[in-house]
Amino acid sequence: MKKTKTFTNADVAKLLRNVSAAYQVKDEQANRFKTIAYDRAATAVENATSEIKDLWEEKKLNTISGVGGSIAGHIDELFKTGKVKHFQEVLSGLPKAMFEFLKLKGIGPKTALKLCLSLRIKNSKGALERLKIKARTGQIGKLAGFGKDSEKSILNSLNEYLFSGEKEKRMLLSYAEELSSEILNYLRTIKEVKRADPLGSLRRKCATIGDIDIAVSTTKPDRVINQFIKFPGINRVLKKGKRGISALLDSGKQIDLIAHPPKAYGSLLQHFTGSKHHNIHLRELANKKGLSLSEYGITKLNPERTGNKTRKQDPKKRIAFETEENFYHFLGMDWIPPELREDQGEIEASLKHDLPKLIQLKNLKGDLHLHSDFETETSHDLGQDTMDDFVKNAVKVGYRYLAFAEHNPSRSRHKDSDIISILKGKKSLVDKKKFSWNKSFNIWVLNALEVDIRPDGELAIPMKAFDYLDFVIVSIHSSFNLSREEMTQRILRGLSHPKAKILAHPTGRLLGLREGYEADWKTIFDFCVKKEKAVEINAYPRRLDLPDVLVREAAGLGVKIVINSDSHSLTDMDFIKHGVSVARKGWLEAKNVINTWTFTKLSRFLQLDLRNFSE
DNA sequence: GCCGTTTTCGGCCCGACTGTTTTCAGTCG
Repeated sequence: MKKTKTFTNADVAKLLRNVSAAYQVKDEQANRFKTIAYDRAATAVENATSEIKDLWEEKKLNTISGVGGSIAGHIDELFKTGKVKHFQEVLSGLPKAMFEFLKLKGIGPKTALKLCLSLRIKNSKGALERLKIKARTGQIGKLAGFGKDSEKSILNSLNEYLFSGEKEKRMLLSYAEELSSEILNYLRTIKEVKRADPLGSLRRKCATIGDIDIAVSTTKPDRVINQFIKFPGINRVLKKGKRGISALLDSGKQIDLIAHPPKAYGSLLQHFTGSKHHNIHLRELANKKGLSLSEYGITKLNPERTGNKTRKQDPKKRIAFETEENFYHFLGMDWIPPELREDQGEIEASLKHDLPKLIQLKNLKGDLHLHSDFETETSHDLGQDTMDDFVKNAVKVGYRYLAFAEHNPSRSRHKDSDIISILKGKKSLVDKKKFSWNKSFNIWVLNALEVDIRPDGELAIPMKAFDYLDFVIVSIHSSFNLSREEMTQRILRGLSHPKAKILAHPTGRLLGLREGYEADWKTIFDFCVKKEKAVEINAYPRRLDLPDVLVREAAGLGVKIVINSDSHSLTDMDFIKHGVSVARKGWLEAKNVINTWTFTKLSRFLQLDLRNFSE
């Protein structure tokens, strides 16, 4: 019996990327397009919304755009036998160390191979350490095609990689937004700056951000760049050009600034907002119409071709775009909200004028997951502010309802009767105040609870306790390492109580700290539709859970979503905007989200006992 | 090797920067 090794999406992507690199160094001209194809397939697998193993089992590998018959066949072989004969042939004759060197910034396939051959480093084990010794002893600078500067930059990349490890340290969206708004505010004080906007993954509201990219509209780029250098917190300048600058902050975060003339600012925004795949798709489409796109605008291509070279462009014929809207309109498309620009069907939808009308922050009428300082004697975190303060803050941001959902009392320290008495106490407090809150502020306050789903699927409060709650939120806070099947059953059982109406932070992921657990989401989502359960987008910056790709899948099946802040203090309530970003990335409209509904409609969904809301 | 709003054949994004080069290759976003 052969041992069965499972391959994650990341494993398969890495393999495909190595094959791409191998093709590139073996015979670049002959393999030019295979290189691109394998690289694209790698990215597609990396970004796939499903586990590649599941797709393989369901014989649906070809649903990934970029994976065709040939590569699908190779992946099939990989899962069946643990290796791919064709890949081994392509990789044969190349030193394994080459693929280690590819992990370094600034080193591509050609450079990696050259280093291996001229330094006689073959094996992958210890390759990076050996490279470091060669760099430190000045042996790289002497090689043909390398100099002192490239030796230094290789050493820098090595130190960066060996120090920080494989995982790139990415910022949370909330942190990146705060940092960028400081920089944007600073830039806007500069006289020559007409506009300044975030770019890249930050503008697309990805859950985590690598570098902070910023666009500036100006006719005097040199002056803006020189002023920008004075921004407090800049540690050193990485590179500087006529139209842009990259700098490292004291915190180690990198800022890339690009200055552009106002008359072409729209094309700049479009180009650097990306994503890379959105842009490639868009430009291929434009090429077919005889147009060429760039950050400077749109150029008409000359119809005649010159050999296999690309068609010549005449820069004088370039049309500049002051706004992004005009850029997209010129291509016969609707403007695409940045959050959607991931090449996941938004281009096709835009051409058909069929983009979703995305939910906005102002559509929210309430927050259903708040932790007040009411002492539930929980083993989890207690909130830090009073119910009164939460209500006042909710009124201030325009909410019409909210729900207090503190953690359940700890099971180990309480008997069933203790738990019931604590919840009785909470109910009587809310009951005492909710009518006066409603009269004074026109807001309804719901008495809920966030209840642990225990490993066997049982909820962590006695049955009798449900009588003292309007509804409950269920979630997982322990035993994350169950099998996919066990986890699925656990969640389904947890959700099956009639008062369990919301599944909170469904995957349990903590960005940068912990992967989400595996579960059969399709089965869970189907259950939620059938039994009218809502799935939460938890807006806490380190969670942003459900992730956007699953949000889109859930809503596509008809699941209702709720966007909650999971606030433990008043200031946390502001996090809700990040939840809205996730919803928008998941293509949600307001109607998909239950806390955009009126209280009447919401109360039907939550199956509230309306006798509790009339005096 | 992949793909289809002119296509199942004939294409495959675009430009900047760096470092090593005297005119360009490699890498990146």
